[in-house]
Amino acid sequence: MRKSKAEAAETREAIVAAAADHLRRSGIAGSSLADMMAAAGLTQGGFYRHFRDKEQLVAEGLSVAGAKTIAIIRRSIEKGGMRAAVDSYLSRAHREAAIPICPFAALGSEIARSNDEVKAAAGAVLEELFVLLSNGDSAPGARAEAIVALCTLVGAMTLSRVTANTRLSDEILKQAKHHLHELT
Amino acid sequence: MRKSKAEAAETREAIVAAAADHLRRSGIAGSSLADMMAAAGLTQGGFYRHFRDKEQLVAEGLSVAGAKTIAIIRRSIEKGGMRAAVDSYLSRAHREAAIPICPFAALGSEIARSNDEVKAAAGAVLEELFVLLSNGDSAPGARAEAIVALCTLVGAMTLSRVTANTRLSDEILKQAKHHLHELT
DNA sequence: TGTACATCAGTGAACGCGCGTTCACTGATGTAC
DNA sequence: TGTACATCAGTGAACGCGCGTTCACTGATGTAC
Repeated sequence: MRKSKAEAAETREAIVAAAADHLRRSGIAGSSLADMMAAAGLTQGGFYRHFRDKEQLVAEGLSVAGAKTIAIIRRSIEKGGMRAAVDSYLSRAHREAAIPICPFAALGSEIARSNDEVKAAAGAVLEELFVLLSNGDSAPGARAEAIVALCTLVGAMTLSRVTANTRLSDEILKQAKHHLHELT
Repeated sequence: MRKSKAEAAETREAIVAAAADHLRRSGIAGSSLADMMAAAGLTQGGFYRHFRDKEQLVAEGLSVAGAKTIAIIRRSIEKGGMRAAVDSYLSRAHREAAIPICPFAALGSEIARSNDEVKAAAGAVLEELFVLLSNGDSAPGARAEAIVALCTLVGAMTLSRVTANTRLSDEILKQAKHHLHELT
């Protein structure tokens, strides 16, 4: 049953990709190794050929999820500028998505309670997001605006998901969108 | 061993109070019934004399935690206005607190994945917070500002906790504080 | 290049553990007369 | 008001279950000669 090195590397990537999705859908505590391995088409026994423990997979899954998110937001900015990116992030589609685009809206409070390995992965994603949102402008003002904008985006999506299916939920999205449009 | 009705009511309140703290410290998945009952000085077996299931306790614990938060913020506003409330919410003390003041920063993404009972309790707290932050002013503009401000507060505290112990974490608090001070 | 052997990716079952929930039991409280 | 009995708050042990992790095993891959 041994697989070639190339195949093993592909398997590893498939597990991380499955984790990136599963984590955003079900959270860290809600994502069992057996579930994530099954989502990658494997059985749980092989997990430890690739990872030290669950937290290593969570950290790597977060990095991959973050990279996906960054790519999506970048494309959105290229097409329609910051306004389009804000509209897409704060859309009802994002709020209702089984797999939210943004790992911070999906997992934020769980990451905060995780170990340093997981937090470091999340921190690296955040830093990239700030650079992306300041549009490559390294002036302190641009960076400050990017940081505040992401706080508002993540907070709005989190609170909108907390109140899903209520009038308040739509109101939160609407006001946050309006506010962020005015800033830029 | 039977207790009087009054004693039983006190016991129930003690369990909910213990849950309000435990949930903010360890999250929903990380708070076992046995732990929360022990924190209230009881054994787990008696739990079902007071609650239908874990989710009912989570919902009630959230309501109580939210009421505490609201009281703290209200006092802060009375003493030093919105500026003092923002400074206190976005302080390092709040970020490092074992029991964060704010249940949304501590539990936001877990609440979003919970059932309607839990979400409804969280929604009621949110609505009260919006009223408090708009300072009783029912003009649409005041409410809109309150909503956006809370999104920024919750997002900033969540992201600051995600990156705890890094320069970025302090930077997030600082920029969000600066931004919110300018708005008012 | 061919052969013999070591390696190891992946399987499937098992491990101990903690979870939410249930239950028999105790004995003080509440109630009916 | 006093007595007899039903109720039920709380205990402590048990339940089945799913979790992260370990392990013996299989057989194709990789390697040494």
